[in-house]
Amino acid sequence: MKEIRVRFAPSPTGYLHVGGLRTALYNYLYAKKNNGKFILRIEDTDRNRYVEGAVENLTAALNWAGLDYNEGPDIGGNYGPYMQSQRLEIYKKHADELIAKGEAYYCFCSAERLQKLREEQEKQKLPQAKYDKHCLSLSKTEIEQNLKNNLPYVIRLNVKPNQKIIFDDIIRDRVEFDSNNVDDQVLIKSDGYPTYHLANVVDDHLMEISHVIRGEEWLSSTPKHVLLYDAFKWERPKFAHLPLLLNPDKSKLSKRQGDVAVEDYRDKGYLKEALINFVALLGWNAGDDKEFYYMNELIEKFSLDRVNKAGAVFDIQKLNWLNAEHLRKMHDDDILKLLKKEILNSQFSTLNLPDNYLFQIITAMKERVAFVKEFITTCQYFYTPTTEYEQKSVEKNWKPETPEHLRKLIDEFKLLDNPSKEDFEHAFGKTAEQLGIGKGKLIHPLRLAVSGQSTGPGMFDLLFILGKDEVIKRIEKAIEVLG
RNA sequence: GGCCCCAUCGUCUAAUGGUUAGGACCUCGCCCUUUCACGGCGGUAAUAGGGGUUCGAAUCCCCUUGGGGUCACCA
Repeated sequence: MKEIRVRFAPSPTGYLHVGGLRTALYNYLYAKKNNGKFILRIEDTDRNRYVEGAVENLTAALNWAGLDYNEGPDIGGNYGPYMQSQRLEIYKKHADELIAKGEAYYCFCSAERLQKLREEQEKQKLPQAKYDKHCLSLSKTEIEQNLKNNLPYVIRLNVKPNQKIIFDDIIRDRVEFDSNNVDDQVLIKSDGYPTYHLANVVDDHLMEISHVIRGEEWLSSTPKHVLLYDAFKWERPKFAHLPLLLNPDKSKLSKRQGDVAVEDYRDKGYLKEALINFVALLGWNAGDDKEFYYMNELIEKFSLDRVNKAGAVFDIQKLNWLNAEHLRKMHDDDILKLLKKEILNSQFSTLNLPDNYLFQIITAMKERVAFVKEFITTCQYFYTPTTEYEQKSVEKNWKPETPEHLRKLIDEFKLLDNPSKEDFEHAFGKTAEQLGIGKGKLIHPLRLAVSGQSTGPGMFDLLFILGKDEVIKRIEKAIEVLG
């Protein structure tokens, strides 16, 4: 059996689009599942779109997500180079070959003529603007003369009329086009660079790509590619056109309606495990009810014939849920590493808290957060003494007799020696009993005094983590401030 | 507008001729818990419409409607 070789072929726009991430992921999963190769190729054939550092951003994002490729611009491989801008001679040579075969031709038409042509066709209400094959009828000597005079030219695909163009798609089955609707696509631009259509076909063939797995936006230009494979007499790869990722309004996922770069999600604190899991489920499922996946499970379960046909709305709420799920199931050691990074980027960067203390925060808060940074933001009282007290809780829980009650509690706590969680609990229970009040009357003011908040981890976990001295200090402070 | 693709709860989806149309997110209610979460239980909510084919259609066919993609010397 032929080796499975798939590729992710983005243009270097400066960032990795989440739709691109999904496409890359499906390619990756398919390769891994079938012991194949996953290749990164950069489609940088548009000189006007050159973006500084774009390739580095792309590879960094792919690496972050864990989508390792077997061949690519930065790591090489046997089918390089993997930057299309470095393969110009290859495309030229193949374009010449097509010209020799009559499958392509030189076109010297100016932009002005093309513009005029388009306007005229529009005026005539023609269903579709198309090049009129004007230059196809140029004589050999005319062409040579033009070339000798250094007239700018492009090379166009010579599409024969009245042909059915049929190809099979793994996801959409059989798709059929009429060649009358296919324009004589430019293959080589006047700057000598190829267009996407030529470059991707030539490269996919030369790189022995077995499956072209890409977004549905390419479906309508696939006839051009098929025509090229046929013109070269090359075997066509298998095609799989993935459904699009959609905005909430069902249009193609775009920048205007929210974050679209995987870097954005990374920077917002989404776990790569969650993003991968989420994006994998946008257009694919294993046929069961499982929703929580790690990468290795995705590899094991993935198949192209269970990919959906219809577009999928990118639902941030479900992503958030998955992020929380992945965070909860993550090992504390791994959370610790991430948390330390977050602390370094926070107002507490100079704190230098011991691992042991951070582990306790993680344990206490794990069920209560969805993002790593929330181990800081939702419980700042673990990092700095409380100075502000939630107004609503003060009104509800801070009664005139509260300071007296808390003073009694301080006295009890003072008697404790290196107290455990249970010691705190006993002392607390004893105090409530001696005061002749319900525990609820005491527990809410205590939480307020110690954390400034009305919500948080279990009361005695909180006391234990903070420690006796700190707890007493904070209660005294609260009595002083709230009176 | 031409061409192409698509159509199950608000969203992601399962059910590939026979199910009370299932699950998840969201949302609501209850339980657990003297906080908040987690967790558990339950509720609301879908086969776009119309024709066929069939004993039987979410599922196959046709039409309509709706949505999307694409029509560059961008990818």
